[in-house]
Amino acid sequence: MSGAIKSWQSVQAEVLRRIHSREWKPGAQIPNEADLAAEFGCARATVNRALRNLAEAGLLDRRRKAGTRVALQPVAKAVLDIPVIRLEVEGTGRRYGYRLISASQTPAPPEIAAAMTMAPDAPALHLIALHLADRAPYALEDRWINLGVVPGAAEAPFTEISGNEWLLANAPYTHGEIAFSAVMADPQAIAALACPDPSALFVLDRLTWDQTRVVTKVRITYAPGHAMTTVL
Amino acid sequence: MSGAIKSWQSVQAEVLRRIHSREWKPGAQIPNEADLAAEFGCARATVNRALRNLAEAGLLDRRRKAGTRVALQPVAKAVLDIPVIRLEVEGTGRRYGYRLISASQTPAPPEIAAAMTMAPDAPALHLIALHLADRAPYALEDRWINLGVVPGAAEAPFTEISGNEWLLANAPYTHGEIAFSAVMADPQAIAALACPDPSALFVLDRLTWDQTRVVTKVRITYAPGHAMTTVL
DNA sequence: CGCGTTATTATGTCTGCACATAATAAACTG
DNA sequence: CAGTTTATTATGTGCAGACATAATAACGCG
Repeated sequence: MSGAIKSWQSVQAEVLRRIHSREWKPGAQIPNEADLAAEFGCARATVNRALRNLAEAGLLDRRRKAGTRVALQPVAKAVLDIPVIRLEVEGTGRRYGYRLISASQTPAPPEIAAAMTMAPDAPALHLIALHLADRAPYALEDRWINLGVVPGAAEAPFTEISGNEWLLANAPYTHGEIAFSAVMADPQAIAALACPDPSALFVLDRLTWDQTRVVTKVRITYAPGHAMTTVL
Repeated sequence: MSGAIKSWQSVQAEVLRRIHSREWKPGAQIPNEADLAAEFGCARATVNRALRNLAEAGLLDRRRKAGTRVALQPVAKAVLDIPVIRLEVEGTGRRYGYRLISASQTPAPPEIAAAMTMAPDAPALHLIALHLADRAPYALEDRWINLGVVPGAAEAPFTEISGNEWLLANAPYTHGEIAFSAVMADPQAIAALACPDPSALFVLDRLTWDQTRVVTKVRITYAPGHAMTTVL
């Protein structure tokens, strides 16, 4: 015999093999945890760990009493890591640069205030900054910070550090929303990113909450050609 | 006392509370599992499950011997569910439509064959189809299928069913790559999606593998205004 | 026969214990 | 004192057993 199946990773690998080889077909019910544990010669908890992991990945459907079956339409779950832009740039071996374009403390215009669910005249900080990779424009950041939630931001050194990094270190948050889309480059983006006039740009919009209040709203507009990739 | 902390969910909730309240600051080391288990009055395995979960979510950094600390820059992990387009449309309450524009069995052009790591003269099936939502163009699908891997695709009824759904049911795969980006609409997209001439479109490129061979390569070009969203 | 009640079953989780493993700190040695 | 070896420590994992929970199947009764 080659190797016993005792670790949860090896159980997972064997189950995956049976799914990929269609030994267990989509929609089919697989043996229960106790039987698999007996077959593999390991504890039920070990099988449970493996199957739970695969269920979280969307490859199995599990229900109490009903048992475990191979997912019919494995919903592809693309897990995108969205790091701080500085790390994103440095991760590709390029040198990171940052330049604050403007910072102004004004009440947010109505549509921004509405999106951030704050009073129209509430104090807010508007930052526009450029991120560089090897001195070339990498992404344009347009950020609104809710000063009612993060008053300290008014005195933060945004000429030196990006809004994202300062907020991460200084403002707690509980959850957020992210949206990706494509837009035509507007004049400001064309100027800042030095891109040809009709350009399609990849943008990321993010809204960050602390409990029930919006901390910050940001739009990152990437230079032409940017792509977000992931494996699944 | 109100409630003991015995379930891994409640341990996780309490740890989350301490992180959000900054009782445990970013970068700070937190007590080890044994101590937390003693404090909460539960088993170490329970604490382990909670902390492991939070580490997977990117909120904690854990290293053997070094201990557990609150993540300094929690890498936001955006989990995007990429369903079958039909389900994506029907999920928004609209009626789904599908129209095959062209299907041709030809050797893939060099750049496509290279991307799919197949011989330049290997048989391939090229599908172009349009997905509709309430009769309006929703997304344009441009797909290459490797007939060496999925010979049955040559006879599949792609006038009725989309490549994605047929392949899901009939072709096994082990993993894939996904990339999102923004492109200027080309003449074909402008015609098919009925969009204004200079348009920025959101595109999804996907390469699907079975073990070491590429099953299919597809580009989905979404109609203007499309966004992918997620919470984190 | 229809319907509410009661087993039965598979997964979900907790416990206490043991040992494995990785990473660091301490001890040692030439 | 640099470099290597040896403890020490916190997390990672496995096991056996127990009970909890949800969902289904079987049963019983009017």
